[in-house]
Amino acid sequence: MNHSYLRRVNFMESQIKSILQENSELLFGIKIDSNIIQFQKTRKEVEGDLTLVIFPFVKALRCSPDEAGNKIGDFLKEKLSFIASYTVVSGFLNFVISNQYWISQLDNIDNKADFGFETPNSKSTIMVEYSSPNTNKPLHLGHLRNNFLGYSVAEILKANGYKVIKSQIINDRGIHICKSMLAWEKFSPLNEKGERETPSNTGLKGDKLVGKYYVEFDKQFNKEANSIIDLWENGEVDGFSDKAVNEFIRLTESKEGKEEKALKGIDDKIKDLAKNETTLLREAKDMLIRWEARDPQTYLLWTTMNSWVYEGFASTYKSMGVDFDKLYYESETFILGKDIVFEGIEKGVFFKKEDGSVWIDLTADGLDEKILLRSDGTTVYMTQDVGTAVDRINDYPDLNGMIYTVGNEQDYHFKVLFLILKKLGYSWADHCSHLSYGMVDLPSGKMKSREGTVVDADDLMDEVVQSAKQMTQERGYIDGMTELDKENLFNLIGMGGLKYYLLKVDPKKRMMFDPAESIELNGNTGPFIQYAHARIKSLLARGGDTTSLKANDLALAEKEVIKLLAQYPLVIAEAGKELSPAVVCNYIFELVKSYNQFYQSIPILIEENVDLKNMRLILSKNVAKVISSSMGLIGVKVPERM
RNA sequence: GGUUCCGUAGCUCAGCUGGAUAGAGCAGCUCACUUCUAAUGAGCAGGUCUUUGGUUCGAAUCCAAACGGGAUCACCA
Repeated sequence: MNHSYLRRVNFMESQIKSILQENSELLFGIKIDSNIIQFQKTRKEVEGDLTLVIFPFVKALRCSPDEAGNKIGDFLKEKLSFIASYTVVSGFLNFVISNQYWISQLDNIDNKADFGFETPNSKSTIMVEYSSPNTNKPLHLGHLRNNFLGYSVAEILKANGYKVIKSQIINDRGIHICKSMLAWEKFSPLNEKGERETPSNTGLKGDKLVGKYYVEFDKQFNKEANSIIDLWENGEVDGFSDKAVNEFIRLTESKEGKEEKALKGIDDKIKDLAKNETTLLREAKDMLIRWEARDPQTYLLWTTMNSWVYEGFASTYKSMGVDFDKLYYESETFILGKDIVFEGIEKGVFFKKEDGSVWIDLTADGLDEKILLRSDGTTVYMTQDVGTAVDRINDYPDLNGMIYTVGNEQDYHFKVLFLILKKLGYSWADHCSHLSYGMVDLPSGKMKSREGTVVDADDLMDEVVQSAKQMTQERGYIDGMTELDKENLFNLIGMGGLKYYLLKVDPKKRMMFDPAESIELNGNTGPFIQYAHARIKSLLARGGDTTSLKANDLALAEKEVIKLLAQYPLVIAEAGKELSPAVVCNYIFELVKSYNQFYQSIPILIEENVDLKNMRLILSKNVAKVISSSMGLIGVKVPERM
């Protein structure tokens, strides 16, 4: 167990460090460099609470590790009251910290309601962007990781004292939206009243309905492209652009003698060629141009279909338990992006090609040329992101950081975005960062929306809550609860399990999502932790005094729990620095395991010594407090009973 | 191919400012509920930390190369 937060400097370490430095000439005859003072957690098998590594001193002191250890140990024991004793074992100086010190730590923790948190809003303002969905597809498993991660990072930063603005940029425009709109117009069946499908006449959730037509577009699109390829292969090339046909002929000829893998690449290029020649794509592009020109009919269709999607998303966000302080819509920021591009051309940051498209040359920075405006004048993703960023700074001039929670497949995009912002002369570009997270894999392989192997967010959430319901009814202590309380409990357990499952892995790593394991309730899971909390609450409800801390003796298991509790502020700091809820998850798990060992081996209510009993109750109470607080940081609530 | 991320137990993951015998959970095998919630705890078994070199008193951790995997390199978002 060597988590970095356990090695972050705490009170004891900083005391020892400064005393050693102050007295280094006296002790060692020379001035010592502070970085040779290295601490680590004491190994389980060795007695002690804190270990100083002696090896670095040996070189400077020119004596044996044991000699050096004893010399330093004697000196520190004399100077510092919290050191009860020490041992030197093969180059490691292990300090035993007095029980009195640990009990006073527990007392400190007990006296702070918001233990571990910095003063709210005592630091600068940071915007955390997350979720940021497309309005043409329902949310899926990948979005769950994104939302839970973004929400949690925002909470962690708040706990670190930052003022946080949770935001999302809604990708409500672009060619992809036109695809859904077009498909709905062309392919939706009419009901007996002559209406096309709507959420109200089909009972479908709005985002699901729109998503259905996005898929339908893709299906028809591919069909048309394939039939064009068939035509080309039969030499029927009338009505197609010469450029495409010539390229097709060239590609077809180049297939001669190629390997299977190369052949597939060529076929893909041919497919792209054919797709560009489809009437469907042409119609979609026309629609985008009409949309940018604010054509009333197109706009009405767009607002109607978007409102369906927002209604659907709102219900999904509610289930997820996430929220936002400020929404941005690309349909509103892309114009600003366009203006900035024009300004950039004048500044010489961007340049125009003969066909009218606008680019930036980043080859000098080791990147590529990147497009910012298409030759038809419409904007691309990058243009919109530039506009959105500037818009945010206009809204919040004191913003001292923008965190973009977006998957790691966009690492390159954000590298380019931040560089462009910098080249445009925005000094705040240095405070932008990409919270990049890995893809979520399924045991069956990668999720692909076109192949229908996506795990839908709503379905998954329903499933985990159902599973929690079943388990809780089987083994829970829910007699006498109202139906509403029961529903809340099932929801809390199911969602807690899901959130914890997705957040316990280091965000930047690709992770495996095993549906069976995600509803598992034993081991390193959310419900395991929630259970510990419920058990403590039940214990406390049975009475006992939790106000007077008089004990002066500690068992090993008790001391271990206090040690972990004392680490909580460092954990919050570490998680904030790393933007990693996983740091919090790992900590909670350690804490709960440690508490369970204590709970299982030491009697509490049955204890006859009142001082001991009270101390154990206070210890338990504060474990529950930290569980509740830390689970809150990952967006998980904890129950009183379960 | 260029860039970039990753490779730790059968599986999923911790550990990485270099430090003692590399840790959990799951799965497998043993135990412990007339005691405070057993959704628990105790234990057994399971490892050439991908490989090779380098730096160092000391490397899972730092450096280099190789091998294996992912992402990305669009007038898509």
